[in-house]
This record gives sequence, structure tokens and C-alpha cells, in this order.
Amino acid sequence: MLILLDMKVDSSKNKQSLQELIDTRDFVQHLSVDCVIFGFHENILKVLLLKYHDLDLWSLPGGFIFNDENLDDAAFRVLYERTHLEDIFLEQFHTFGSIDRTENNVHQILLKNKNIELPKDHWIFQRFITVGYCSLIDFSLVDTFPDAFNETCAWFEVDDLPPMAFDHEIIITAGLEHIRKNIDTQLVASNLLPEKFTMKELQNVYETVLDEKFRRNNFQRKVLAENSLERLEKLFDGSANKAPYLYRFMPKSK
Amino acid sequence: MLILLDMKVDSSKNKQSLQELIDTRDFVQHLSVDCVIFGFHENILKVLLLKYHDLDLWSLPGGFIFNDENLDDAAFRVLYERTHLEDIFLEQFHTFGSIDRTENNVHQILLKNKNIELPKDHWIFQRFITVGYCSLIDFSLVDTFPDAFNETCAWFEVDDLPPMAFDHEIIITAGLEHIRKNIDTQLVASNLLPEKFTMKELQNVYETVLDEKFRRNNFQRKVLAENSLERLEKLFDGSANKAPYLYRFMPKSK
DNA sequence: GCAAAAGTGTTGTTTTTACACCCATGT
DNA sequence: ACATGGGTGTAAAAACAACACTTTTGC
Repeated sequence: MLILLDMKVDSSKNKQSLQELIDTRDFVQHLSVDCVIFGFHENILKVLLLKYHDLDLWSLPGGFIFNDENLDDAAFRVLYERTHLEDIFLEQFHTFGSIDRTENNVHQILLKNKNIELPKDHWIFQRFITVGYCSLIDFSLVDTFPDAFNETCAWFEVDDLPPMAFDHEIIITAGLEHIRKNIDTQLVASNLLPEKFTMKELQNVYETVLDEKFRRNNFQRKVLAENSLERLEKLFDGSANKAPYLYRFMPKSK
Repeated sequence: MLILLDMKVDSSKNKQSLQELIDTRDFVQHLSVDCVIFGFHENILKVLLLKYHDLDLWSLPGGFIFNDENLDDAAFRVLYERTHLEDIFLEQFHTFGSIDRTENNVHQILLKNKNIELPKDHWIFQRFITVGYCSLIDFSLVDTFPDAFNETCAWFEVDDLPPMAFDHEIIITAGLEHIRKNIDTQLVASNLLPEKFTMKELQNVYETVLDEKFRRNNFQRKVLAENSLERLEKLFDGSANKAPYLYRFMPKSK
């Protein structure tokens, strides 16, 4: 996780209030949520990572679960806090619970640097089990913002990741695998693509996510055979060639 | 879950020691593991359920996770405690974490009936998040044993389930879906089938799990095309017909 | 020889793949 | 007109489905 520093806290509050927040029993202890948010833009697949200034490790945007909060809701909340995106398709894919995944417990350093004192046996320093969620979005729609706690948000190409906290690299790999296996569902449900899109745009997404090339015509046939696309008007973008049709995902039917 | 009453406790110990066990902080609080154990026997797919005598609800065999225990190991331990099976393929498939899933908290009744006193705000009475694991085994190999805590073990057909505790019926449905999607992997990895088996036995498993009929010859072709089966000697079982070949899953390759 | 169950073959259909060709568009 | 990129057609290959036929086994 590493998100505790970014809960729905009024950023004007000082460290004391943050400490209070952690001290309270509002969270489900020993459990967290981590979001693997894949961003797609100009044929590059990236993943959203965070970094606190006083730490050399990057980590996934994650957070704790409130005692009175549905697990899924917690994931949505975290996603919102990071990307300010709402109503996005976010899917649980795996829960990571090995003992040693939090061995190198970054929280200690982090809290120490912020002069926050917690009892040594506080649950935050112990083993953590995290539930992984993933999402596929258009990263040009997201404003990554350095927030009140001096963190940095950045997109990284999935095959060129920086040093990561905990087992987050493993989580990303698992998340990517999930996206690839479920790309059809993901695409229809996510709002990665605009309302209307061309066949080429759709193909670009498939090729980038699956890291695989397809033939133009065969791809079209295959994807149209699914019967989930509706053909709309043509798109005239001023280029000197035949205008492509626009498509959109069918409302529901089938 | 509902498993706390069946941890690795010496059954000669009395309720006091049980209470002590629950009182200690040995467990990861608010978290449990539930196993959906599908049994296959004589072309019927069943699921293993438990019932405590002083309760009218059935539940999945589940348990808590020790603080120093890997999540996966916890699942294996629970499976062992229930079925005395080891080295079985057991796979995590989903984590259930909605607030209301433990609304009808069975623990209260259960503990009350056993005269075990716990503080009202004990974590065991509050919300629970559970990690679902599933497995596919030959249920004729399992000895279901009523254990020290007076519970009953029984197999139920998946489409004829008794009243269940918590959201366990939902968990079973999700587990079944997972098994169906991953039947190939499951079968190779599980030891549902004996070392050597006939094509008909294999087909029976597929048909029962997927609830779908196949043609004998086409099934054989398809499954052999996977290239994961090795043909062995014939099986002479004394019946008045051509002896079928025995097969086994290939050691590894491909 | 016969019934029963397993193995193999064959044919037609559907789906996938690769290649070719035609069509629209702005300069 | 022409280069560019999108749409459509088609033939070969592969995969799948349905059916028929042959083989083996114990009685």
C-alpha cells in the first residue's frame, strides 16, 4: 500500500492528525488494497506509480480499508484519490499474502522521516495482506498531481519499472496477466476509449496490451464477429485517405 | 469461515483453552480463508460442507490465518485439517469483502452455545473479509470425520445446497465458475484422477464439471491434441469389449 | 458369432489465416 | 491523378462437428 499518507485527510491538517488517523481503529488491520492502474496512450502501456520524496522506492497506489467500507469500495476510493477518475471499471484479480512480502517494511522509514511515533508493535509495521485491483484507462485523461504529502505520481512503461517497494513488481506482473486474459471485458467496461472510436484505435489498444500484432482486416472481422460493436458515421479528420467508420460498444443486447 | 473451532487444537483441551486461543493475537484479525472443495465421484459433483450441531446452517471449511503464516499455507492447512489430504492443488480464486457478508454473524450463536465469553467488541463478531480457495478432488479418497467439536462433515450436490452461513453460497458459485474456466489446469494439477486413467474416465470428469455432453471420438481428438497425455498399456477389466487404453498426464514437457 | 464398448476414418462445415483487390479522401 | 489508408473478397489451411465404420474383448 503506502497510501496511508493520502487518505481522505484534509491536507491542511498536520502530522499529528495523521498520526491520530493511523492510531484509530478505523481500519481493517493488516489488510490493504493496491491498485494496478494501467494507462494507455500513444501505443504505450504504462502503469501509475507513486514515490515519496524521502524514499527511493516507488509503489502502487493503495490504501487501507475502513472498518465500515466494502472491499470493492475501498479500491474505488483509492483510485479516485489518485486519479480523480470515477465510475471506472476496476477489478479485483488476486490477493497477495505471503509472509515476506512486507519484509522490507517501508512504513518504518517513511513514518520516521515524518517524525511520526507509533508503538513498535503497531500493526502497520507487521505483516500485510493486500488485495490487488486493476484497471485500464486512458492516461491522458488523468492529471497526476503531487499532493499534500510531497509525493510524486508518475507513469512508467510496464517493461521498464523503477525499484519498487514490497512485492509491488510481482503484483504488477500479475495484474498485467489479468488484463491480458480479460481484455475484451476490460475494454468494454473501461472508458479507455472515447465514446466513439475507429477500428484502428481499437486495434492499437489490443496490440499494445497483448504485445502482439494483428492483420488489419482479420482483426476487424474477428472483433465484429463478437457482435458487440455498432458502426456509426465516418470520421473525416482531413487526412488524404478513405475516412474510417466510427464504432461504439453496443449498449447491452446479446 | 466458521473454522475457529477446528484449528490445530488438541481435542482433549477444553473450552477454556479454545477461548484462550481465540483471545490471543495469533491470528490476522478480520481475515479468514474459505475452501470450496469440490468432490467428484460417480459422475456427481459435490462440495464439502460443515455443520455444527447447535446451528442449523452449513458452512464452508475455512479458518483464520496465523500471523506468521503465508496466506496460501493457511489454505493448505485448513484443507488438511478437513480432508487429511496433502499435496493437493489448491488455488485462490477471489476475495470476498463486502460489509454485509457477515451480517448474520453466526459466531455469536456458536460461541454462546459453547458458553464461551468474549468481549462484545471482539473482532470475531465484526466484519470479515475472506479469501476463497478451491480444489477439485476425488471424494472417495476423503474420510469426512465428525471431529472433536461435534460438527458434521458432508458432501452436497452443487445444485442442491442446504441453508448456508454468511455468503457461502455465493462463494461456492464463484468457485464453481473458476473450476469450470480452469478445468484443464485443475485436472492436470489435482489428483482427482488416479495415476492412470481411461479416456472415458477423463470425459466423465469434464462432462460432470462442465455440465455438458461431448462426443466420444471428438472429445478424444481434442484432448489428445493438447499433447499433454501419454498413452500407456491397455486396461483389461474383464468386460466383454475392447479394452481401453490407459493414459496419464505427461510429466512436464510443453 | 455376438453384443458392447473402444478405436479410427471420412466428410462437410465453420473458423482462421494469408493475400489480393477495390474504394474513398485531400492534395 | 495519385498516394495513403480503410474497406471488402477470396482461397488455402486449420479446427470442429457429425456420422459411419472397424477392432477388440468375454461370453
